[in-house]
Amino acid sequence: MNLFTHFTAIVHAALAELVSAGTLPAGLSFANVGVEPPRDPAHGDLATNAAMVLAKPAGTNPRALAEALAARLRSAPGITAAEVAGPGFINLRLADSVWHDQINAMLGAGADYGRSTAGAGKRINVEYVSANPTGPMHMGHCRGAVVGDALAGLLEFAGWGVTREYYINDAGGQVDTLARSAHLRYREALGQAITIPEGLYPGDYLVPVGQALAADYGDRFVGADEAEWLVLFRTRTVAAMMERIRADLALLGIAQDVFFSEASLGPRVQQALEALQAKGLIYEGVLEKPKGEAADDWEPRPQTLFRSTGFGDDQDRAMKKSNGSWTYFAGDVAYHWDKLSRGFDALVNIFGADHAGYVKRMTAAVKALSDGAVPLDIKIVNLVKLLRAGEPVKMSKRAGTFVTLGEVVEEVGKDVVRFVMLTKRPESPMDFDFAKVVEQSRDNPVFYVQYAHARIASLGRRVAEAGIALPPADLTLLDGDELAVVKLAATFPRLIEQAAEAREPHRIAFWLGDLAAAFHSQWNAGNDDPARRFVLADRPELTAARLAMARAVGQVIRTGLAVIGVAAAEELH
RNA sequence: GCACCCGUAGCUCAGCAGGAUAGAGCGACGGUUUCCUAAACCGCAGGUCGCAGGUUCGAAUCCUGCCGGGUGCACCA
Repeated sequence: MNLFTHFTAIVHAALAELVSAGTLPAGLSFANVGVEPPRDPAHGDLATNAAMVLAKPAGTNPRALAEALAARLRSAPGITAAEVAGPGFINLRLADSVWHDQINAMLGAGADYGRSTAGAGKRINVEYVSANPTGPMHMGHCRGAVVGDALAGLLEFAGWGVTREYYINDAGGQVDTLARSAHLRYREALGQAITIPEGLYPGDYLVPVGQALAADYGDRFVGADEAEWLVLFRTRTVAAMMERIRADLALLGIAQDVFFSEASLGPRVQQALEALQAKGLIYEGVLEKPKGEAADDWEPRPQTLFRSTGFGDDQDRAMKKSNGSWTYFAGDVAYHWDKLSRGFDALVNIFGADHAGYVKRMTAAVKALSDGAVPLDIKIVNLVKLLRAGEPVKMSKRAGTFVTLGEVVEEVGKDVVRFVMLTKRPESPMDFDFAKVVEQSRDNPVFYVQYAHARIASLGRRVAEAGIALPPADLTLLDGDELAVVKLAATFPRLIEQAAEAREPHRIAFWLGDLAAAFHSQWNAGNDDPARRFVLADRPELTAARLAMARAVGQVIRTGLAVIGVAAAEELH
């Protein structure tokens, strides 16, 4: 139980007493009664909205109810003051001992401080990246990869059972194109001169694939009919691409649990269709002509359709093409049907902005298949614009000259990439400037947080070098400014639960910046007044207390970084 | 034409299941280094939260309608 749930329980108990005493009528719901830190710390340590929420249903006025509740709360353990303010807030001040206990909790729980059971062990599937296996990952995939992985880590920390998953689009025309492209490189490896026609993948990442195929099969497929080699080449090339993608993901510290092959769906596509059919959601029909452009060659054709409009979609969606073959969507429905069959309590997909139009039909499908029992939450991650000192980095996909994820990670480092990708709400477009993200200054949030942690780490070394023998920490020696940093750090468990609930890992990055700022501020107070420094050779008791505080804050920073998959630096260079 | 995302300080962005005077960085201006990392800190200035209604004790936040910017719109994956 964390600080906030603890005091929420105390408020609820006090309300129950008021009910017993007849001050409040029975049968009120306390569900919306919460405890949170007030925006302005001058108001106190915690505030509750109880009186404002309950006044109306209780048929009383907020101030009167607040006074009655505050009177009860004043005698609760850990509360030193309860004042009614504004429209009916009750501001609570907590005893210093509460914060001393928090320091001990941070140090005692270590990397588990803030870990929550909010997820209650429920199982959640987070699908992210799912880049087509037709080439190496580029920066467009990177943001989704980081956001998805950080979200998975966050949910895990919040008590969910998380499966990290990747959907491999290894069926359909594009992987045939890939196989043909590899066949060209195969011929090239055998000494033939090739030209790469429009429509095939020109990237030289297929060169080694062609060489491997040449080494394994010699020239037996050079002049052979496509039917003889297509499947083989496709399998080999997709495998090679996936190997590279996994290696790139590994550079980012990402290792997904399940790699689900579209080609392996097999009969499940038909089964998923039948599942929808059994619910009366499949029919043969003709879609309306699309209103946008690029529909010149449109003509009405009867198709097998899914009635997704019954679940919030704009139009019904084709499960089969007019020639009777499956659509990509049908495969995706089957894939999600498979996810449901694996017993997940919730699903999350991370989509790129170009798939935003796909959200409604997918949520509709999951709603239909699970009868609304399993929520599918689709997060849209917007584009990343690569810059170098303010100038856009030139990229041409056709020429195969895009910047790969591997190159970026190699240049600036895994931790920088991960943190920076979380310094903006995912649905907004982002600029990623190579020069700025490695800059060591205040406007680089990665550096700023790392710097705070490194400063804290330096304290231990400093004490050892000075040969100060530290007594056990007497935390009552800490002053109000020092406890203010602790108070902020103590909101970490609440942050975790709220960020997990909202599925928003970026909140952790922002919060860490705030915590780092609070710590830097405290640290620099020692510049104005040497007595406020952390390490004072002639005051071992005070040093011990301040060191305990700093270590506790350092632990929380480390844990917060770990949740989003970033390593904390012991020192900076 | 429809759908989704965005619109908050000069710039880049936060804003926590609606809550008390809307926050931070950069930039501008003014300070702080015989001192634990000044790679930092402090102060000051700057906002009709796109516009107009609605719900509410209370709206940047929820709803509706506009305006502006972006993206996507059969049987491609």
